[in-house]
Amino acid sequence: MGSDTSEASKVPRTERGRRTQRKLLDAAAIEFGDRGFHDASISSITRRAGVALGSFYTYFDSKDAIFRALVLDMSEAVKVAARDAIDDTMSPLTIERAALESFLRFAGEHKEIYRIIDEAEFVDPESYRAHYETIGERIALRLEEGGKAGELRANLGEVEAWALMGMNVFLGLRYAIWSREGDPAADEVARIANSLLAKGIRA
Amino acid sequence: MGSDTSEASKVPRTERGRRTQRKLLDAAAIEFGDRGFHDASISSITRRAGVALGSFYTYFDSKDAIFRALVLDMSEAVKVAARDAIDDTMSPLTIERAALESFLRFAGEHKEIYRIIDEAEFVDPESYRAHYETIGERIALRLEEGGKAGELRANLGEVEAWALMGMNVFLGLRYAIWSREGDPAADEVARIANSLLAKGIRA
Amino acid sequence: MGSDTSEASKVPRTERGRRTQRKLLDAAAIEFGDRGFHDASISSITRRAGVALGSFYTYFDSKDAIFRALVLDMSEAVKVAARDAIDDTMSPLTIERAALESFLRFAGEHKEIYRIIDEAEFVDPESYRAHYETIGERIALRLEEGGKAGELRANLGEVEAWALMGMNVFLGLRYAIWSREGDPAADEVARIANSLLAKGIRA
Amino acid sequence: MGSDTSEASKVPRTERGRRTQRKLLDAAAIEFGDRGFHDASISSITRRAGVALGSFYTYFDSKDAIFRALVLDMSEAVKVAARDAIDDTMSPLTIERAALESFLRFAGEHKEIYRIIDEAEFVDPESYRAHYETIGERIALRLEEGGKAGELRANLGEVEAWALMGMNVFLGLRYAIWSREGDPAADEVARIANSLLAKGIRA
DNA sequence: CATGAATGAGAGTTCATTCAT
DNA sequence: TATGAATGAACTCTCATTCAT
Repeated sequence: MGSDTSEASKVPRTERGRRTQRKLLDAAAIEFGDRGFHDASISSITRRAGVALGSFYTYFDSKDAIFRALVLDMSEAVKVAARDAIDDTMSPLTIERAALESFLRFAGEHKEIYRIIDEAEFVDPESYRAHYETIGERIALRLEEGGKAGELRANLGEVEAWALMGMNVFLGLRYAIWSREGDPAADEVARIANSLLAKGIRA
Repeated sequence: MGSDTSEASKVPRTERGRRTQRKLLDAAAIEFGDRGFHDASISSITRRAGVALGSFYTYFDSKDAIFRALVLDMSEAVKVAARDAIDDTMSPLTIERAALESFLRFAGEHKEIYRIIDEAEFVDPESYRAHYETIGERIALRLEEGGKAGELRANLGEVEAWALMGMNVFLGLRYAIWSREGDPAADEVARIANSLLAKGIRA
Repeated sequence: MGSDTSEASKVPRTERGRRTQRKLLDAAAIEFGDRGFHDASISSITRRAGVALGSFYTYFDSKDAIFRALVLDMSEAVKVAARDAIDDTMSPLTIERAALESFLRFAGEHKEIYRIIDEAEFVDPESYRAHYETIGERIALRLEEGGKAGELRANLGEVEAWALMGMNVFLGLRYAIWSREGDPAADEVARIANSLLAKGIRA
Repeated sequence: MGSDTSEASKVPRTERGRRTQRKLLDAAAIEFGDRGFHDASISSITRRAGVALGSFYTYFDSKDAIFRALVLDMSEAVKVAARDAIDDTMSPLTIERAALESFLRFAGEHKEIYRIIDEAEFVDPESYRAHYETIGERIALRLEEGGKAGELRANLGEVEAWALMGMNVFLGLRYAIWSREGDPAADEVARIANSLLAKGIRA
């Protein structure tokens, strides 16, 4: 999925080792997604990965470490998906719409990610906070640029960035994770949200 | 704090029993807030409450049960705080501002609540989902009424409600839970968010 | 059921007390029969009896004590049933047949008794052993008398008595407790066993 | 002792594992024999076996599971001992005598087995019933064959089989488990019982 | 690098018994 | 005599981590 997990994991020296580490990471994504961090067990991860229990510690220092590696891996994947959906010629509002739509699609296809990143709040508060602060800053930057370009209001700042991020996250929760029969599709949700964002709700 | 915890707990038959149950609930709020659900322990809760370990099971069937009772208790408390901040003479937008401001103050004063309700996602997904769906519906209702009254756009629905809820939750996260030196105060955050809500971000 | 439980239980001073004690004993018979000694709980017994938990200790010193009282109570009941089935004019072999038949009927109607007396082996080995030794002696006595009367062989002793008791107990197990569709009735089983007893199995 | 415990236990993958599992089984036989199922504790079993508490769960799923494994193991052992005592050239009555004598000796040497199998009635009623039904069927078969061979009465069936089994079990209880100073030896008990079996007690 | 057995601290939970009312 | 809350020792079971092979 993502690529750089070096901070939280040990670096394999052989190709075979690299494959084993990847198998563990993939198995962990499923296990954590299915059962949550605390109910997940190392032995179940290694079972899913088809490797011996002891091998786990060849590649990760602890249960926390593989979780952290996974959060990094997935944060990266979300970021990449968002980047791919956006291009420089779009207007600021269009960018926000495209970003939300891509996020909704991504979350719908990888529901376990949502769960994992969200649980990070309790497992590894540092990385959880870092995750949202990074995103918040990126949004704030986009809003500022939009202001400079004259297409958005000029005084937008951190408050608006967090508000926008919260909107997106909760729309993901409602329409991607808890989706129901008859819900509007991702593009429709994104369109409505974008309209709220553009002109507010006042009559 | 709140009052009705009957579904998740056993009903004491004497006044003394009622006091003991209350002590356990209060101790649990602190324990869960401090260490999170999984790191919290029953024995630590009873120690904080000053009762014997076994007494816990006189009032709650399990660790899950007291957590559930607590979520109910606190959901109720948040609801009451919001209700008290609002009155019928307010305009729809003013209501939203007041609600957000009251939420920010409440969350700032009871940070542990945020943590507990949020962790419910992993401990008791049912009640977590129920919590947000209930709030989402209430907001949708307010938006609809505002539309009928002619002060808000007429076609607002569930998408806008969830977007608004997400805004509020994340502003609470950033400015009540993760507040920093130099941050704008609750009323200022509420004012800015309300402005975004009213007229959007377009120039 | 039986009557004298004085050795294992406290003596109530009032009529009301006597009724409460009886309720506890009856409830205990059901509880022990249903769940066995170790899975039975005092609180379940008091619940069945409709009295408060604490009242239990007004009438019995411990869980063991009520069990012992119950074994006495039931031993007595079995003895009485056997005595009623027999009369002095019967021949020794007829007596054995009548005793077995009455035991099979009794056990079929009070399956829980079998379970309770049998579990006594593990709960209160003393009384278990005493139970069977008493019965063994009584049988030995009957065999001896039959020998003196010239109707049975003259040299019958303890070995034959225990053999006969084992026969009876296992026929009770098989045809009263584990009875199946199509099994011979109590009188038929008693008839066959009596024939074995009378003339053996040799051709 | 016996050999096949596969249904109730996990299969070790190494020789070392096999040894540890055996140590646990042996320790459990002593512990259950000494204190009975409910008073036995896993920690005491592992202490006796000289392994860590947690290792228990590498080989058995629960306290019930090791008990079940043990009952299988011992049922098997009793069966083997009986088989070894018998040979095809014996007459039907001689076979019964030899079987009883071998059982008395076996029970005298492994008193804990009697206790364990008997307690199975309460711990694992299924296997208890299966144990006696299997033996009952085997005896019924032998009686039938003896009838065909013309040495026993022709109409012997299940009732006689259970009667015979009960005789043997109770003689084991009295003369192997509860043996006393001055009791007749195993061969003498078997001789007397065989005589009762052969020709009954009628004068 | 891989394997799987071994470890043991620590958790939740039960329940016989006591005690204050 | 009756009540039910309070007690705490004791239990089974889990699982992250270590280690010998």
